[in-house]
Amino acid sequence: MKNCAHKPSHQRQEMSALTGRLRQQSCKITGPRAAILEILRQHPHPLTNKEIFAALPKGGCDLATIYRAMQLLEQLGMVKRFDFGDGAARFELVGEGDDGHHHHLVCTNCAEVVEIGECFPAEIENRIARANGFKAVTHRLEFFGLCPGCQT
Amino acid sequence: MKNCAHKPSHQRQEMSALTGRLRQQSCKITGPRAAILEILRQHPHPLTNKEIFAALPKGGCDLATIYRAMQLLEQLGMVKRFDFGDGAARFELVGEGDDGHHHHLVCTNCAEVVEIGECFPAEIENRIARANGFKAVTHRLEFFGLCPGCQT
DNA sequence: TTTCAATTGCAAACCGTTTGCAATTGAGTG
DNA sequence: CACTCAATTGCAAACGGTTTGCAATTGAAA
Repeated sequence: MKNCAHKPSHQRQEMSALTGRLRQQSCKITGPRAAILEILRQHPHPLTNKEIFAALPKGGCDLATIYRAMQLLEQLGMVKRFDFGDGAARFELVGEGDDGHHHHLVCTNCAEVVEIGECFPAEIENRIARANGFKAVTHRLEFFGLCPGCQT
Repeated sequence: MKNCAHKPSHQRQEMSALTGRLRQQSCKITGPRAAILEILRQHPHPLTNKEIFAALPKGGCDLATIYRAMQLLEQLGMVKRFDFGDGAARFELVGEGDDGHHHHLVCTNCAEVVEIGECFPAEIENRIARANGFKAVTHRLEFFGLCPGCQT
């Protein structure tokens, strides 16, 4: 099922591959963009814009630039947006060809994030789509709980 | 599975039952609160605070009052908060004893909302929790697609 | 090196949500 | 039924994440 294919983001992509994908879309490889990609490359878990901002080497770039970069990268499919329900968008680098669809298990106490391999069963999703006459149905699914370290 | 029990919110609760639950918690039945509950009672689908505000009879109440009321109702378990990823919280009345856990299928074009009976399989959730040592695991799940009327 | 569209920084604007505070009000009490 | 006081409200200001207008800067193609 295409929805469920997902090679873990841990397998870092080459920087050249990333800039190559940008160049293909006739987008400039600017200092800020390279720095942002580098940070995403180094982090296996979704990051907020502010976290990226904080991780930027000294003399980084404006926060607005990060917002604009993430919008661009999302449109190009190079980054996937996640929503943990705390009001801040999070982004994770997506492998070429991959659609980045996957889920997380988040500790409600310390915010630790675990990447989850399981996905919502496609047959059930299809049944739901069919039963309601909807097309192009996807889903957003995240798990929340207490991580081992946060259970009193 | 407790997670999956859900009597459709369509079965309207009596106003007296609602005010009773408030009174039990020594909360005042004020004009704004009664009006808000009445609106929730009449709507089978999750509403944003602004939508509630707009639906209020003339001379309604302040938007801030609605935000405060929804916080209160959520704490008392009388209302369930949903997040469709558009940055605005939505609320649905919850039956007494019910935890309100359920999901929706939302049209990405016209925002039509269908309540979904299916839930994420409990056994899979349990396996995920166990595999990662997490406790008290729940999930947030919503479906998105094109409703029959919005498919070109 | 020149050139020009793409990109950035900055500041202001936006939007949903929260909050401080003084004025109002619901619901027990006498 | 009037009284009292904590609970609640309205209002305006503050907030946090995100977007945007604009003039200055910068990649990359020629």
